[in-house]
Amino acid sequence: MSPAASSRWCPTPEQLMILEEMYRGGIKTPNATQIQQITAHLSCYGKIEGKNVFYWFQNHKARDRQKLRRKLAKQFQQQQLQQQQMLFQQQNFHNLLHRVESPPPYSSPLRHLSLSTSPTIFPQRGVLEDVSSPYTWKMDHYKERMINEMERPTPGTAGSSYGGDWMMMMSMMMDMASSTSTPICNPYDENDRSPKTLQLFPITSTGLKDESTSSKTATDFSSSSSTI
Amino acid sequence: MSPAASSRWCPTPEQLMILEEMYRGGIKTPNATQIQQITAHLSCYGKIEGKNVFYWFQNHKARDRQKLRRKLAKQFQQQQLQQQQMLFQQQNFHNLLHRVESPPPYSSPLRHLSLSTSPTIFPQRGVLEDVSSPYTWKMDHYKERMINEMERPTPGTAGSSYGGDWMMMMSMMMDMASSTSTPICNPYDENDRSPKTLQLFPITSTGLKDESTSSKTATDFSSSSSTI
DNA sequence: GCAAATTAATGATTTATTCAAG
DNA sequence: CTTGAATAAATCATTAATTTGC
Repeated sequence: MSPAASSRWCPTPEQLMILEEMYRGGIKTPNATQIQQITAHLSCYGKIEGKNVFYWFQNHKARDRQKLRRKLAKQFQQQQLQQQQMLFQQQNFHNLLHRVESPPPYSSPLRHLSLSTSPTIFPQRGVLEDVSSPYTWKMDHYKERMINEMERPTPGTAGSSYGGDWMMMMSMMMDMASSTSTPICNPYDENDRSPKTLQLFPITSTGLKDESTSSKTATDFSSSSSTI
Repeated sequence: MSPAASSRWCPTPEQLMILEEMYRGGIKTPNATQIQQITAHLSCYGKIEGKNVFYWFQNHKARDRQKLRRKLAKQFQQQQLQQQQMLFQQQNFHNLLHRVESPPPYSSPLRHLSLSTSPTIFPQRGVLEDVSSPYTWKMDHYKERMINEMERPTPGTAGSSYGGDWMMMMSMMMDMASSTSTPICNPYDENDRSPKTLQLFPITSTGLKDESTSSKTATDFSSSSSTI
């Protein structure tokens, strides 16, 4: 078997160190020129080609993201569990207090919870990873208009609290108008329109029917359209 | 120029990851409670409101359905094609058996598809063992990218230094670009990728490589040309 | 200790997605 | 709406670590 040339590149420790250094230093997706230079430099420490450098950065970045994603997912699951537990407790407490047989549809035991956790300012954007792609999407104009027009005819109803029903209405609306929209992010797009829609969503209140059981994919808007 | 005040929500990568994680995890149409919880949690990673979460799930579900539809359609077409193919084969076989002189009334409408022209399939992956060109690796994204970036030199660092194997790669790219892959069965083929396609015409001869070393449990009928 | 067997890491390819130009 | 460029995600395949039975 001869030199048994290995079929794939195996980075030397020096090469690895340098690559990681560069990655930590901010180089996540080197362009052709950078790849050339890096390759040239690393070739001092062992056999290497441009494609190796290219692949290395690709893989490293991807696996970084993967790790981060897993961590966040786990974290989130935990938090969700905690919240549900709290919710459950709270609900029991409430029922005990009022001896309610059937819980009122619009009570919002969660309100203080979500409010207390919400006002965090955008943190650690740069810390976790360099963000290569800021995805945005834009709400379909048609849908938006529909939403706005939905609000107008019913001034008295949606007035205050409980988003319990706006979501249902929205769902139905969306389902009917299931057409998709063109993505296209334009940051300088209409400012004028948003305020109107904003009114529609009173975030301060949460509608919630106590059901709150875990995920179900189906049409759960069967029940209380109750609204108002 | 205040950077802020974009009229739309722009999800941070963390938010996006978590949302997708949850979607994959089964949450397709979160109810009000879930939306509130999700919103609360995601607000740790950036500005966000309930409506954003709501819209996100709506859009994501819609586009998922869309995608699924397309895929199914394609799949169906493929299946139908295969059935026709089989039918054709059967018919040929029948004709052969009975030594029918008269040409079949219809010639396969599929003959242009190279499905019927695949007596041998070229793996084009793996060892490749080519003696001719020093380093071969398929025209891939790396090369494409290199080519692109060569044409419009990247700003900043001048591409002054280092030729090294760069020249070699370039020449190789040129070679591959000029004289495309040898087989040339069908210019539109491009996805003959042998291992995945189920073989209507069993290749019989390939599929065995010495590969004695290091066997994984994987079903390895890929790789390695081995000439027939 | 030490190979064969398993498992984990990671290099290399392929496939799917996203954005935007035509 | 279609298409191309860019690239992220998923997958394949090989090498290194490690476990395991002797």
